[in-house]
Amino acid sequence: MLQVRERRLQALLWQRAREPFLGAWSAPGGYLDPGETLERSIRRHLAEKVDVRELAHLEQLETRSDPDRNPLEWELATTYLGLVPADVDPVVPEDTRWHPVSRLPELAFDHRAIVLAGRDRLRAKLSYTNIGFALAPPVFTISELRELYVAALGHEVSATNLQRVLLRRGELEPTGERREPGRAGGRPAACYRFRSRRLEITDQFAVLRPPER
Amino acid sequence: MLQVRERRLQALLWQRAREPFLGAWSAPGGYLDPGETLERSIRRHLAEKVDVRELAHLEQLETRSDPDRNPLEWELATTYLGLVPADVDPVVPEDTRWHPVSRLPELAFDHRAIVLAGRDRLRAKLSYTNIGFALAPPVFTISELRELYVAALGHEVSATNLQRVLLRRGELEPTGERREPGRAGGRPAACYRFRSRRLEITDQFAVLRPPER
DNA sequence: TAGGTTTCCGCCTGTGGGTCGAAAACCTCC
DNA sequence: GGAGGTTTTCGACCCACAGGCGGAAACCTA
Repeated sequence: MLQVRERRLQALLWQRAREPFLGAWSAPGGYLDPGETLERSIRRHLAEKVDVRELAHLEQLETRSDPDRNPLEWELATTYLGLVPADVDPVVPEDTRWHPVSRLPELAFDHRAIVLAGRDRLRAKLSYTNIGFALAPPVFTISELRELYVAALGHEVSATNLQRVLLRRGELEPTGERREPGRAGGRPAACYRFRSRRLEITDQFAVLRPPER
Repeated sequence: MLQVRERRLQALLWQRAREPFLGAWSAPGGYLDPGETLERSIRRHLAEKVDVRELAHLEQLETRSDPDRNPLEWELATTYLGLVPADVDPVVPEDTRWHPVSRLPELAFDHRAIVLAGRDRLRAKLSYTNIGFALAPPVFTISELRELYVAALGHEVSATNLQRVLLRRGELEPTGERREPGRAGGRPAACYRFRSRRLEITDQFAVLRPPER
């Protein structure tokens, strides 16, 4: 479960209350109930930590089956990537906290690899899908969106290019509103929103694309 | 398990010998043994059908958990995409046969969706990885490679662009050999091979890429 | 040698992202 | 009410690269 907080990409972690890895930080999750869907299960376990209605996007990553991943017993884990928009601040229990992905503590099991895999999936999809909607509030300025992209991608992003690329793709549409300038003044920024808040793929990336017509 | 055969992308299917879906075509697979890795399990089950040394690539797709996917009992399935180069013709048992993905028979369970998901993953990765190596024989001409891409992608591909794109990316290297022209004559074609036979990702597709330094 | 076939290669073009700088629109302070 | 500072926006230019085309190259048969 990832969110951009304080200009950094952060992961929601909680401290284990049982062996193995008692006291170690770990990603939220839990066991599957009989007859239950994987997505339903992950939502159920997340609901113990946060209000799942604040989850803007949830997608399956991969199923990990290394027999050594749990030192006590053989178990499989199907991992998911969840994204929370930057404008909400979910209430979380005492044992749960956000950690910058760039500075993770020691994590239980293979959870470090899992969190990093989630970050990488997010970074890749920012390039060829509209997944930014899951990081962004409903309405935002280009500068604000740029900050989110910088935090998630880990490198600078040109506001000019970001605006042009997302507009050309049709991902963004202006709301017509303007944002009041801050203390220092400056031109008031135009507000935008994502046209769709469901995952859509930009097909433009098909190199060797079919001949026109 | 997919292969380009007779200029078409085909899937290896076998006829079920048990209920449910007795007699229906289905993708190869089977149950996981305790303590076993998923990849090891899929290789073990594939080995019952073909020589797994002929498998050039194997990657996990997704884990499906819809409780209705099996009418008899609740079970999960982790699906894989396997690719066989076009130059081998594995010996297969009596109940097993290749079927064009574009004309699949009725399939057991959700196997139709699984096969199509594999095809889609392959198509996507042909654009931004060197996954073509898993479809192609060790040495080939550009025309031969073009046929494989056409079969897998389902649309025309320009040989000029294919050659230029793959050479520029460094995926391909010339072997120096030439292919004897056929009956009708024609200029002898240069032979190429993939520089690497392991999956590598072309990073060029990172839109909003980091600024050049 | 003429005509056919297949492959190869260079040229041109269009698209779209990277970069830069100037204009626009606001502020505060003198 | 200017001057100067700040932030956003927009246009202009560049360049890399894929798509498309046509001709040259290299082979065949008749």
